[in-house]
Amino acid sequence: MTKGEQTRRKIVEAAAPIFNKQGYAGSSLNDLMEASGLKKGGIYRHFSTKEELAAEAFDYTWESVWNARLLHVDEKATGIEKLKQLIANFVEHRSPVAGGCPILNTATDADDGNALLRARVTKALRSWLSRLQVIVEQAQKRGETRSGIDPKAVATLIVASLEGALMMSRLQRNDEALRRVQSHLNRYLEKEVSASS
Amino acid sequence: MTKGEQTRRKIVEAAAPIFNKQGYAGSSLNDLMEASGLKKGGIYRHFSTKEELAAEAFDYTWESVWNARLLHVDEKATGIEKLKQLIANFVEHRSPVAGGCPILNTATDADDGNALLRARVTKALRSWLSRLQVIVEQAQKRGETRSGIDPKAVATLIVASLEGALMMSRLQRNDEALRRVQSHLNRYLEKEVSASS
DNA sequence: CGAACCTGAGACCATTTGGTCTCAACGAGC
DNA sequence: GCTCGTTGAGACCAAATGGTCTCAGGTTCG
Repeated sequence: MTKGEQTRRKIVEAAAPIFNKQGYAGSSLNDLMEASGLKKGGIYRHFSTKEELAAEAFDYTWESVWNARLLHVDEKATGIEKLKQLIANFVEHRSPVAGGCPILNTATDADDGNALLRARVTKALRSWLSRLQVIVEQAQKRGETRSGIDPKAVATLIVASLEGALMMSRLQRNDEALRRVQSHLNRYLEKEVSASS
Repeated sequence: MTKGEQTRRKIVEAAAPIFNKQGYAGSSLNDLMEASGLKKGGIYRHFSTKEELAAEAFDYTWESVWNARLLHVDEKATGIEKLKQLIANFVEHRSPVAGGCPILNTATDADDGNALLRARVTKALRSWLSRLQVIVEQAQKRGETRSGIDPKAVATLIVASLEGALMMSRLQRNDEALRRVQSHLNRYLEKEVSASS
């Protein structure tokens, strides 16, 4: 990796938590300069606009979060257990990059403007949803689920309630909401989705 | 109402959708001037800082949204029906003020800074939660619910999944997520909360 | 009706914003 | 080790930022 590539990476890593915490408009070039230790000229050698850097920082944050959420998931045998692990990861390993879930943050930040950023979040949300959906579908094929289950609905439900709970927990500065939603989702998966009583 | 009070109100009404859509940092005095039809001097006669105006705009937005969510709720006889009506209102009468739910928006906007705004959202979230909780408690007293129901858990669950679904629906620009969550919540209320089978 | 007060435009301010360009020093490949 | 391309600081820029102050015209009251 050439020195330029290294620097570029360091800028993205430094910028990621700034954008994730403060949003696009709330993050100034000055904040970015301070965090990365570079001056404006240095940053602008690697990125042509603030927006481009923000987009790349989002991708970086999302990748980190994504990896954290997938920890130990493949080790689980059944689909239900995989889902429970994903939920537990969401609740416990909340922020490999400071500021909370980048989907939640960037979606509310960019849903009324900033097409570039919006496109990235949309894609990230799709992959998050589809991962869950595939797990349910595979469980279905293996006969682990009761009949009449809609994989997309299960995925939507999990993502919506986790994201909402995260918003509440971050605002209230405690994990009550996340905890309550986690145990509700676990019960739901066992009682309504799983085939075994 | 004196003329000054009228103007003040008009500024708040004009500022509300701006802040709700663009966030605090993303809304410039210029945007606010354009929306209200006043010049800077005019605005600053009524508010001493942008932050003060944002706080008041949040209160205004929250009040509008709150009223829209409560429509027809008191007409319902049972707690379960009241909750279903609240959910339906959330899904259908989404935005009396453009930009979506002010709790979602302002929480993600202010959770890592801006104490004044954060305090207002926290309060709003508390009242939203407690309203739901009280409905469940009253239903409990009237024997409408099955035993072992935790009113706070039910309230948290409803708020979390609705807010999360709203984020998704706004991002995806369709109401699929909201719809799915609505029907799941309705089934949950009937099957797990309501005493009648 | 008139005095006193209230209102809001407009000019002004320092600071910060995102972004450009030059050039000295540095790194990498031969 | 020398060359040539890469790198990043620093000075620079126009525009926009949040905020102040004055003063002419309007409003509200006795």
